[in-house]
Amino acid sequence: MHPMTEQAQNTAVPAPTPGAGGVPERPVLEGLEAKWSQAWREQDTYAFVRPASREQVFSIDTPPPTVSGSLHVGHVFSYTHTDLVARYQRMRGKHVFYPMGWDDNGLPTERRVQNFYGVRCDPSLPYDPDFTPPANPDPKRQLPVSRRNFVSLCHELTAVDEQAFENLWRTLGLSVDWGALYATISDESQTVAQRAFLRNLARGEAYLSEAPTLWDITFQTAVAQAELEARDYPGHYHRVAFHRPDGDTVHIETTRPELIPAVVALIAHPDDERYQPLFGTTVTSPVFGVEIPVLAHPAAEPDKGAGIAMCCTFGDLTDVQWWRELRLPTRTVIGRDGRLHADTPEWLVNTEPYAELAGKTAFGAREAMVALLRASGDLDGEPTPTQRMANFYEKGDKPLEIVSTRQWYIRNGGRDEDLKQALLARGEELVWVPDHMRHRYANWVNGLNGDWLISRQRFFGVPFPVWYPLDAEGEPDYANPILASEDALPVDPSSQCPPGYTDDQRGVPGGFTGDPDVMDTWATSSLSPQLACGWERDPELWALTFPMDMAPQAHDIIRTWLFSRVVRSHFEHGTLPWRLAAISGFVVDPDRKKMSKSKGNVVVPTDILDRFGSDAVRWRAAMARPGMDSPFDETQMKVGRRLAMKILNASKFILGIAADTPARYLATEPVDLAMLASLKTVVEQATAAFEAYDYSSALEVAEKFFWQFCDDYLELVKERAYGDEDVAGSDSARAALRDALDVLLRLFAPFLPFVTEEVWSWWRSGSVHRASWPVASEISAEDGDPALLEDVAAALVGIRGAKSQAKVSMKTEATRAVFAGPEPVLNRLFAAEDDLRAVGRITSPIEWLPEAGPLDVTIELKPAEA
RNA sequence: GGGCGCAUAGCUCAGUUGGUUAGAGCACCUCCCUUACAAGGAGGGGGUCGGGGGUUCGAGUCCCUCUGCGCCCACCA
Repeated sequence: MHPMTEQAQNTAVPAPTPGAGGVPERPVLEGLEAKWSQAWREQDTYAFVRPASREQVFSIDTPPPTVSGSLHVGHVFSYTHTDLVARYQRMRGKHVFYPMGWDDNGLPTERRVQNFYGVRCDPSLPYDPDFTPPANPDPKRQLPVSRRNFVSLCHELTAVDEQAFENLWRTLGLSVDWGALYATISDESQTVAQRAFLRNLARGEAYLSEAPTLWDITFQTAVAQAELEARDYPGHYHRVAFHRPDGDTVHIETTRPELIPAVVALIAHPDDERYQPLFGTTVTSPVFGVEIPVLAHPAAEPDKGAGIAMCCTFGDLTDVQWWRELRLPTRTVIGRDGRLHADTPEWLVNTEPYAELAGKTAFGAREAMVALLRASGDLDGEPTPTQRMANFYEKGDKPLEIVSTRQWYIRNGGRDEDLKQALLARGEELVWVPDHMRHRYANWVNGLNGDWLISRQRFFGVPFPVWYPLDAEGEPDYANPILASEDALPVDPSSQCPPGYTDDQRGVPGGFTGDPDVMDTWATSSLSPQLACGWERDPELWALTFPMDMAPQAHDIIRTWLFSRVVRSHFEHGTLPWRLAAISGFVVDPDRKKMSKSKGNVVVPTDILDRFGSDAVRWRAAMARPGMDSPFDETQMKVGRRLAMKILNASKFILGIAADTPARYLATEPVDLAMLASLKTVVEQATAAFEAYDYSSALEVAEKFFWQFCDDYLELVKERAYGDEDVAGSDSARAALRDALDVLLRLFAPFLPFVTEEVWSWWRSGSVHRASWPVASEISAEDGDPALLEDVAAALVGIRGAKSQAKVSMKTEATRAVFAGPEPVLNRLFAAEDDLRAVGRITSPIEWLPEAGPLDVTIELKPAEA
């Protein structure tokens, strides 16, 4: 029948021969990922072809994954969600701009390089062109290397990581246009990041400021509010005496006695009667004897600790507030390395005790300070243990300190009500899927307490395109930075010299110095639409793709990536960067806890892709509706796999009898028309669901139809479809099967790209993923009545139920069948009598008994042969 | 403490604007090795829709309230 069926019989696993066609004898899912991902790569199936106008484009701001991190199932799910929409839009005829980016710059990469190669960056070292990393890296004793060597190792390792990521995405079947790949550390990205920064600076949206900054002592860099993580942190309350001039004492409670040398005031609430008499007086600090004022401020909480707080510069963010609002002096004792200054602070009255603290870590200094307090009798009672929350850098493991440093900021509404309102309005303007996610955005923007700190004291990142003139003393003039010109970008101010200067003026009085910092990785990834869409690089592409259509991401990065892109685009283009934000939920562990490396409950995606196949995993991902967290459950993966398998087998069966049915044959029998009419509705529903980004419902409706199609319709028409050609009933069945399969494959294509492509290749040319999404009008089902199929299904349940009840095989003959029910139902069933008799092995004509009530089927079974 | 979400069968979830006996898949039980499929097929059991109030002829669906869970934010005295 099929000239091509024979070739596949020779091999157990069909050879990967994309496009060769033919129905294999025993189709399998194994190997489809490798076969088709390679074919799509070779044929560039998902390449973005530039159309004439913006309306023909659907552009996606794909989240650039951090390549130095590891992917988990949550990523696999959310990237699949994006791909479902991309494939749907592509089949709808849109030119889908679906880039991928690698977020490879920044601290995560540095950390990985340090651990992987056992090195650390020491910018003071000269470049060593012959450097090779240690063969047996010892992460405990990291080898110092020059900045240039370090950066080159970063590039080396990210290249390896990126290949692994690409392989995973290809195996998963993401229909990314790999030609539109970008990396956040590339020269191109650096140019964009520097250009955007210079424009922000020129418009006053970026500025340099010396201010108290949240500081990670491990990585020795400033961090931004968005990177904070509050964690439980154990400590002790110490009840400590301050001394009044008359000899009385005032007790405060502190968890950080090591900051006593940095104390600048005691502060209580203005309404706190206990302390009101003290306001305006002074006390002296224990041990060091420094005289400080007692002040009132509403931020002091009467029921916290002793109700009166020791304000230091700086112990926490409240200290910063007090320092700013009460104009307190700055007395810093903790350095950028987290240790107390080696030099004795000049404001101390009693200086010798400080020697016990000098150079110690906060922890060591705390112990020493407690000893000093004990000795002086200023510690009241014993320290009592407490559990409190402390701010950590999300990637760090020591509590953040607050130190005063000079940093670059971009305004984000945190200190400017008008801008805040404008950015809140952008959030309102954006379409959110699901809608309630807009609250997270508003919540975050409303809670901002400062501008966005973008500079990091690190190495692998985009440098600031800025130099500073040095005065006669060799001190930088920060107020008058020398800016790179846009046409010179990207620049590296640490190796290149500014316009109008020469190299030998670097670092000498009257010369210049380069800004040593790099931008935080979010400062670059906040420009992902600009990076991907060719801002100022490819005006044609830009016009076709920006503002983008969809921004997919998980809900955890609304406050970071989503918000920062809105800020950048608002400033640069006066518009939202995209029309719609699609938010995915998390895959949580079976106990509904967030998966995280530290909890050890992370599921490795390659493992489940291997075991269940990409289509099965994608199926499971598609069942997770937008924004909904879903618990990881392996048994669900099997269901997806079963569907993929069923498609393979049902298709094989259908094509075995209907592949060559000439196009001129159309469905004519009522049962066939009923099935097609029902399919028409399915197409309409699936399309409507996809238009609302409700891919889960689109899948559900298609899948529900498909199982019924297999269980009932396929069984029903089997006999008839085997019939001779040019017999009306047979031709009708074959035409209906052919048309249904054609539509079904396209309905499933976004979800199960591998198995649908495989089947498509058996009998159609080209890729199913470039085929058009089915529309109701293409299905000819004139006068088809879906109710007919529903009645038939009910009749089948009756017939099968009787046999099942009798515990006999389904192929047991029935010698008599009585169908009782309302006349309209019987009339519809009458139209399918032959098919019903065939599937039910009913040997005599059906007897029809009109009566009220639901359909009732009674059959008499042929007694089993003895 | 603030915001948001969730609570329906043992598990994962659907239940459109309130409308007859509340659905699906998995799991479970029984049967069938049926010519596309035994990693299958057929049939079946199983729910006082988190608790309590209220609106209504009628509430899983609307309102109030309580409880539990999750996520985000705040919380270093």
